[in-house]
Amino acid sequence: MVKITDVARRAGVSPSTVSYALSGKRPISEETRQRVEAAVRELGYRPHAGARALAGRRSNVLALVVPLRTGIHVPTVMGFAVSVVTTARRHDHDVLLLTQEEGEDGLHRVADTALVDALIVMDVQLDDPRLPLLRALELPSVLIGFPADPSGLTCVDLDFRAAGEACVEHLARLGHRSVALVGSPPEVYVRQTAFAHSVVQGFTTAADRNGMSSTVHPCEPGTAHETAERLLREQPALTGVVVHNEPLLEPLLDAFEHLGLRVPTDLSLTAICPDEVAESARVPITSVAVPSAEVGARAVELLVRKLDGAVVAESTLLAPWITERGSTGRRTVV
Amino acid sequence: MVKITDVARRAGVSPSTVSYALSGKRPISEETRQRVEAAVRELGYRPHAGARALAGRRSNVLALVVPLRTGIHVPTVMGFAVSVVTTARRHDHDVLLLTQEEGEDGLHRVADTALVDALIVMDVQLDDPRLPLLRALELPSVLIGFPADPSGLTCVDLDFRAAGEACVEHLARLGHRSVALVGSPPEVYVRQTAFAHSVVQGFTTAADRNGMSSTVHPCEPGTAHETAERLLREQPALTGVVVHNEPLLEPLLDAFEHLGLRVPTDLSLTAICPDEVAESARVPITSVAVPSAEVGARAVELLVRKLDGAVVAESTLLAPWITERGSTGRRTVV
DNA sequence: CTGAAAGCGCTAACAG
DNA sequence: CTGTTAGCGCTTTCAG
Repeated sequence: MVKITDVARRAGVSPSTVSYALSGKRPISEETRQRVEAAVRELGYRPHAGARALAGRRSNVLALVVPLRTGIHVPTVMGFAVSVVTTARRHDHDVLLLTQEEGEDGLHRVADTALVDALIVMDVQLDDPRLPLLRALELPSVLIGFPADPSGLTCVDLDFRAAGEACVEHLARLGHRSVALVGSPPEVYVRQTAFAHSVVQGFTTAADRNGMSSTVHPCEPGTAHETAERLLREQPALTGVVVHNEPLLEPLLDAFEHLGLRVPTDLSLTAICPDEVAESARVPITSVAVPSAEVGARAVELLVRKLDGAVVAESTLLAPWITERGSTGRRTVV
Repeated sequence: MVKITDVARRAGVSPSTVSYALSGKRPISEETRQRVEAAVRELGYRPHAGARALAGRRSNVLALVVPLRTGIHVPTVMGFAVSVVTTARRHDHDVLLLTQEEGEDGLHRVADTALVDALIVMDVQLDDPRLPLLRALELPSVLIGFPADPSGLTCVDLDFRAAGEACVEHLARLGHRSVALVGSPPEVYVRQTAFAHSVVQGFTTAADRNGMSSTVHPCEPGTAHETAERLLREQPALTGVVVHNEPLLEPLLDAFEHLGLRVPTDLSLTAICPDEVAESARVPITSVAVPSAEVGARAVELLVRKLDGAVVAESTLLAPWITERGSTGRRTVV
């Protein structure tokens, strides 16, 4: 293994000069830097991560806690994770993967052992049991999603409330008067997942504001047909549907058409989902994007700034962006 | 921060005794161990990861390289990753997440900096550019999937060749004489992904052996309808289909029924996919399971044994297991 | 069975 | 602008 003293000897300088030349933490003459860099290159020097963490009190590793629960859309989680890793690398950090399952102990462990410098926590619940710990820990952290009380924390997410509203407003502008929300599976609401609640709130608020009749339906996967039937039975005047449930999107489209309703002629469909999902549906879906890549990047950037000692906003809500595709149209009065 | 000297003082022993009491690397009197353990508990001591890595020349971290390419089934990758993390934790290791994108440089970096002790590499191609590096590196590694030449490496995976055969044999036993394979998207074959090739081989071999007529069709996502039509056009006697393409499974089922073919009455459908996918389809699918959880666990266990200095098998092929569900039946001679 | 002491490789005062 | 030096917290000889 080539170490810093090897580089120092080769460049004809002291180890600290090598260290400083590489970190840039103090001015180095152009000529010396050249020599150091050449030595580094020639020897293929890479600082030992453990030694660096010990002496520098920084591991340059972030922990990412991913959810394992049912009812969450796996590709979205994965897209998020990839964006976190990619962005972290751009800031010279690596990412340690933790599962939700490890719970608070896991957070404690990686924090106390100084394995990581900071934490990113996904799938936050309104009353998340990890919040006290996150507030108490000396490590900076960023949450993806908003708990009921975000004070003293740093949270980032799509503004799901506004996303729910945006879908309804879009339908309202098209003349629809009766709308339904097909939501995440019931367990997601039961465990108080923050974003699911926000969507319902936004949806309901906007519907009320526009004097529309509205209903909300948490839905299990695989229940597209029953759901479609139930919606039409309970709400015969229904012409607008907002889907916040990725796996159900296509099946629902099929189910409605099976029941004789054409999209968008008879029924307008909007979704809150990743763009790829909306684009690749049989009928491209007008949707508010769930921008996992951007959320992931933001989370890392906030964390890096906190590590640099900066004070960052407690909450970062990304404004929803609706893209019109083929699934929504003017209400045709029959 | 509480350190080993604090624990030592509290327990009235030397630091080295604390270290040994915790690692079990040399005999400690029952009484001393008790005192050390009590002190550890009372002070909430956790060894500093960096210091431990530096002195012990082991970081207790494994790197997991996940694929980002198109054409791979994201939930499968995620299931695999989760299983790796879970198993690694059971062996007192953590997992660092790397993306394929980082390529060989990434592997070099985490290896040279001693950030990780070992590597797990997914999505191996027949002629994977990372193989020379993996063979040369002093770090142990395990590949998920088999390259063309696995010598000098440790590889684990479902025996996809046997899986392809198992599907065909199952159809053969049911009297089918004309079968088709709906495979992964073309790009997966183009970049020589090992498992995709193995399935084709097994499929073809078994079909030939049984004197069946057979065709192979790499398929893009979203092309279920065209694919179904093409299959029937090119192979009018077709009664058995093997699907090795998760996202296309349900749509294909729909497409065939749209074309007037009932499953399994007119057409038998088998798949190679995770059990959850096969179970949750509208018609539960007879399938060979892609056991990502087991593959992940095996990979970690092999790696841990290699880290312990054991010599392990170069290849671990998990035998396919076919589960009969509702999608296959006897060929009905018309 | 236990302790003392020498590092592991790097960073960051401190001193010039 | 650069070098010397004292640790960072732990593991592991070497001694007893």
